[in-house]
Amino acid sequence: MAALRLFNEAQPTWTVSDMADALGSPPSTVYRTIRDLLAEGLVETSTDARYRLGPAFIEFDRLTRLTDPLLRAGAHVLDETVRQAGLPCVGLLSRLYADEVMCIADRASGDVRFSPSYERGRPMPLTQGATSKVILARLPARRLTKLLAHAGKAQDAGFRAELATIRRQGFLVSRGEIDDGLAGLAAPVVCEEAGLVASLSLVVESEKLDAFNESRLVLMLVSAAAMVERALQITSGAPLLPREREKGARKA
Amino acid sequence: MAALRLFNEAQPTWTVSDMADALGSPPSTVYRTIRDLLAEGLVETSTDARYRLGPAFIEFDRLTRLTDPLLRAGAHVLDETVRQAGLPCVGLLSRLYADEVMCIADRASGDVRFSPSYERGRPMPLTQGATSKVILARLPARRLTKLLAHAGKAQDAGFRAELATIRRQGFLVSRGEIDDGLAGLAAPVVCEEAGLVASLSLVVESEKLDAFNESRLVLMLVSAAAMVERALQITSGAPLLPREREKGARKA
DNA sequence: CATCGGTTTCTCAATAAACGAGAAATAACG
DNA sequence: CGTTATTTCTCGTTTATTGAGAAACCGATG
Repeated sequence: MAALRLFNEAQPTWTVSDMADALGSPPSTVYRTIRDLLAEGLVETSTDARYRLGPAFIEFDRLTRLTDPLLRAGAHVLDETVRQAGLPCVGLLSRLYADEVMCIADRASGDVRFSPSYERGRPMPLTQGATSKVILARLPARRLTKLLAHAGKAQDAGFRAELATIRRQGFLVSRGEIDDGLAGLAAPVVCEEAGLVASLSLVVESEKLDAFNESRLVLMLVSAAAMVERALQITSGAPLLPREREKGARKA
Repeated sequence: MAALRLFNEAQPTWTVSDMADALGSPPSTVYRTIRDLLAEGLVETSTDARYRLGPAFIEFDRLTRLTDPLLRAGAHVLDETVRQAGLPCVGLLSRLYADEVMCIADRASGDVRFSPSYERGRPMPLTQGATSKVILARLPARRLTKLLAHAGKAQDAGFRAELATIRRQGFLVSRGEIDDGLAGLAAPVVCEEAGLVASLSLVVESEKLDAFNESRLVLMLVSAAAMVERALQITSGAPLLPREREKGARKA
């Protein structure tokens, strides 16, 4: 697995000796590892004695696409949101991934001329951008503290106050926080039953986002996020309804 | 890895005890395995003490998308082909994967009402469908013999004759071989320098495929496939130009 | 066609890490 | 708060991974 993590955007192909250097293992060991990974389809041979990531990931990705509850619940809503936005935009479904945020679905309207940094499968920083912040704002306190410690923002009281505001507001609009000239609008998608904190967001050109469009799109997003939450409860619903009832009873 | 292969379309979530039964390992070992896979993001917890495939695959899939030479060379051509087809269709880029064929990119025109069995990341049988057969037809003899042995068609002289015909023809049209009511049109994409045998194909409704459309689409596909081949040679080109020149010299 | 440099596989003994059974801890549930 | 189910931990044993080097296998070259 350490070997697989070597492959990245900047260096997508590796020779065995380079991997050996990077991993601090002798070539014979690396050759054995590569042989096993080849057999699994996790890497494949490139040209010039180099190797690259293999097609097994495409296969597993398809299974993820077919079975991930957030994707199943949200893909259709995402499509509709982008369609009804009425201006060039990219819609995103994102979630926590280790101590980062990762987009798991992106849908562009037909007329987009830009491509936002957030894209399917790309880990993004936790503490920047509307997409990430609305997720942070809805995280359970314990989890949040741990993550902020990792991000070096544990002591940043101002940031925690900002998150509290976002949480109360129920959405967030940010401009130029990730990409110059682009704005992000995001609403949280939370399903406690599934232990899931995610977000539904739109990326548009800042200059096209006047006050009217902003409030219109925020309304759209918030209700779309609510639809995804409802779909999630139905999907993972049957065994969880009793718990819901219990909760209501506790409140009463 | 054996644990990861348990997760499939039919059973996307597993409990530890079910995995232990399936793998023939004691629960304590499986728990350890799951713990490591969790840390890597290869699996994640679902509800009810179940686990499912994790988001790491989405991350690796993105890297594959960005770096796979066939995708880089062919994605744009695939888009154009679907756009210019002029009737509802799904375009596919496919390649060998172990002893099967896997689609690595699918693009649907805006007006499709069907969804073909071939889709991104889904392994398909080697010996059925235009998409697969044009690949087989262009495989090096040694490789082909080995694969046919696996598929139980080693002795099938008729099948080998069919492949020879396809190879000579340079394309293939099949109707209803995979999905009822759908037809496949495929052209091979071969790049010896990259050790790559793939195919570019279109899936359309059989009834919409009259003689005129058929010959028109075949022409489109064959020239599009040639464009992908050229793009592949340029991509993996710099270190290979001398070899090309040598080849020409040998012919002369 | 033999040779050469580079790449990959193989051999084998030493080592370390995975294994399995069961206990302990933790979390879920009524 | 007790009970069950789930997960982690402990610890000897055993097995499989490790690394160094030799051997085999390419493809390129003269």
